[in-house]
Amino acid sequence: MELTTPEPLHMECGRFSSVLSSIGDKWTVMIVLTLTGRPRRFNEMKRVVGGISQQMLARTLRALERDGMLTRTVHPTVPPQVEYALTDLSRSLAGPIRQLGTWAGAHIDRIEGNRSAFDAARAAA
Amino acid sequence: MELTTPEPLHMECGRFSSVLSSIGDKWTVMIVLTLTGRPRRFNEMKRVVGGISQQMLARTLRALERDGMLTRTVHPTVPPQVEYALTDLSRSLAGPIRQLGTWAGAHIDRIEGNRSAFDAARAAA
DNA sequence: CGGTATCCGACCTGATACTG
DNA sequence: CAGTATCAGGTCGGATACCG
Repeated sequence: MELTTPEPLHMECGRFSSVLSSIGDKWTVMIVLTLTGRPRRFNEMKRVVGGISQQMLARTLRALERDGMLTRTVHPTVPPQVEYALTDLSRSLAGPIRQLGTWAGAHIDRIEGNRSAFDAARAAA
Repeated sequence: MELTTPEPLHMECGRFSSVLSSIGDKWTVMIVLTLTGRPRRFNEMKRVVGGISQQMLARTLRALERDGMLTRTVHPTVPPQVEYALTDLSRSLAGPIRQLGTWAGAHIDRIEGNRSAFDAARAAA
């Protein structure tokens, strides 16, 4: 047991993995970003996000709602209207997400270059 | 096209998705955390991480190496020794990751509570 | 020791069709 | 409009066996 790299880090990691995998999945961050500024309705989001299937949008929204990351408000009109909006919880995530986005923006070119170089080296071998 | 939520955000998101999904996958963050402080050898990491299969460790290490997030150094000894170490790139990611970890630590209890409440409500219905 | 190859089940994702 | 149901393909992740 190394005191310099204590085990608790890994235990935390285990607890946090569900949060990290949410952030890492294909649509979550994009959907949350789409809701910054103002609430959106289902098909409105489908159009704005672009490329997402109806099912994946429904699933992702349900998962976020379950986590308390957004609210689902049904307006009993005809045709039915359902609005999705961010919560305090998801808004508090904006800061860390932005940090990550900034990092990605600063390093994505390098990363893609690294990938190309790695693949080229492998192809040569 | 809304000027309040400009499209470029989504285009960035598309470019960054490969980075986000790396962070979100099951083992990447844990492996990177394991390497903070000092380099590690293959089976050493397998023991420390715990629960990871040999194949997934190899795959994840290869993906990280491809991105330039770690170096792979082979010492031509018998038996062979291979050391993995962080790079400047992966070390620069430590800050944003820590932010995210802090956020997760602060809110994980609430999130898990939300999930339980949501599931209970669904089960009742 | 440090991998790669193969197989397999589970899950993720999308397309399509259908419902209130 | 806002979903759910069903099916099909692909990917993820682990177990096992084998190689240098």
